Amino acid sequence: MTESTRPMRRQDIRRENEKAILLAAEKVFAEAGFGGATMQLIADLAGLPKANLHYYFATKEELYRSVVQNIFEIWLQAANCFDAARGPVDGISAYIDAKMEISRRHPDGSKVWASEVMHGAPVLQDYMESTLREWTDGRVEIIRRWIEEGKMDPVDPRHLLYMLWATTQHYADFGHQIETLNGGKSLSDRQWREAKENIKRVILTGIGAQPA
Amino acid sequence: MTESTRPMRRQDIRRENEKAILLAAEKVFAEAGFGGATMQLIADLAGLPKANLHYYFATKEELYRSVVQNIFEIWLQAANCFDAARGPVDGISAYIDAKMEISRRHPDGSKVWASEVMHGAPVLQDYMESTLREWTDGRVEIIRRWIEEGKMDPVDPRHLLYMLWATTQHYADFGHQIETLNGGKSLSDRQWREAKENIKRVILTGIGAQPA
DNA sequence: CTGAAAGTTGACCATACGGTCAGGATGCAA
DNA sequence: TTGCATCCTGACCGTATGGTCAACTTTCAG
Repeated sequence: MTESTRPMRRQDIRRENEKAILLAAEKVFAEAGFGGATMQLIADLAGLPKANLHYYFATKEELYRSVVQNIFEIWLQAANCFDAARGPVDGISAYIDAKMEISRRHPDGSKVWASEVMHGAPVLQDYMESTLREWTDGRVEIIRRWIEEGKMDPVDPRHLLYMLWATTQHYADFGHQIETLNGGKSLSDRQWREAKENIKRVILTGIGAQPA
Repeated sequence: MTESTRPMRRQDIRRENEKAILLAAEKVFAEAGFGGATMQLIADLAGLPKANLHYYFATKEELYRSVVQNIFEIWLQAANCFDAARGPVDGISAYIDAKMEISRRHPDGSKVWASEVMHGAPVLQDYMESTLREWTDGRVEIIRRWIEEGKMDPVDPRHLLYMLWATTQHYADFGHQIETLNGGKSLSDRQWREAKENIKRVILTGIGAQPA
């Protein structure tokens, strides 16, 4: 993996190895789940001996925790789109774009996150009860304001958020199914664009934020 | 589990035990994933010795396969709502109702299915390429006809189906997250009704099948 | 240059898990 | 009642896996 012949600085070594391990781990956890993933597989994929993994991450749980926390960060960053916006059309459009981009570029991360939640969030329960809840409450408030200002129909903000999460993440989590139904081929640039446009159109029209 | 003192007929014994095992397995697979599930746990939950499990299901894979096939059956049954309908409002409403009912009553099944797809459908690949594809193509054709007949806007049928799957299944697969954001309480009857109504409203309005 | 700190790794260990099996218990047809 | 097929299960086995460790190499501050 890191095959430069010349010597590396300590700092770089650490950063590069951790990065390689986290990347490999994300993939393996996504493909096999926590229980099905093995440290050996992750090590092989990262191009390191297994013992070296345990030097950087003492236990499988610790490694998994790091992976999931990373994903949660990305997840939250996409959220900022929401705040800057002036109305639902801008805000929700931008959010859908951001989330779809994540689904396309980080499908493994999305899967690990889905898996974590499906199994009852054993690692991230505290984050969900604090950070996620705060973020959600904030967005609910924004949507409520949009409704009050007559910028969209009175749709339940929470269920709207769930709908946004569901539709966008579906393209990562169920990517294999979509691919199969697409003749075994992954979606093309055009199809991804169509997907985004469809989602935006249906939802923005559906909440009365734009005319049919 | 099956604690009647009086003797059982052979047929009944087999049926009851298989049922208990499949139920327990569905739960454990949903909670722990295939890799994280253990035959011992399933056996305990079913109230049987582990060796007895292997009498009915030779291997873990075989048991898993049975569970997933069962789920796929239920999945397909909900599909029939679609066919009887005269137009998108009836058809999609009924389908959303059916899928939401599954999400509420069989969340474990939904999770196992999600897990199976996320991991690349190692068991159900052939089903997806045959049965699921045929079903989908059929529904795409129905939706296309509705569009031709002017009963809804020209929305891409496939992406519409994905949206329906995503939004409804989300309430099962991400039930834990929804519950957490609901103050740690599972959704009430009323909240489930609201969820359904919101989804129907946004989608049916969004595709131009009903006025805003 | 030197020594301590950081990084590397093959060999090893304990355990948990999927699966087997032999022998006993039970239902049932004749 | 008898004999057979089905059902049941404790004890056992081989393997895979997470994790440890001690010896080794490399980096780098002073």
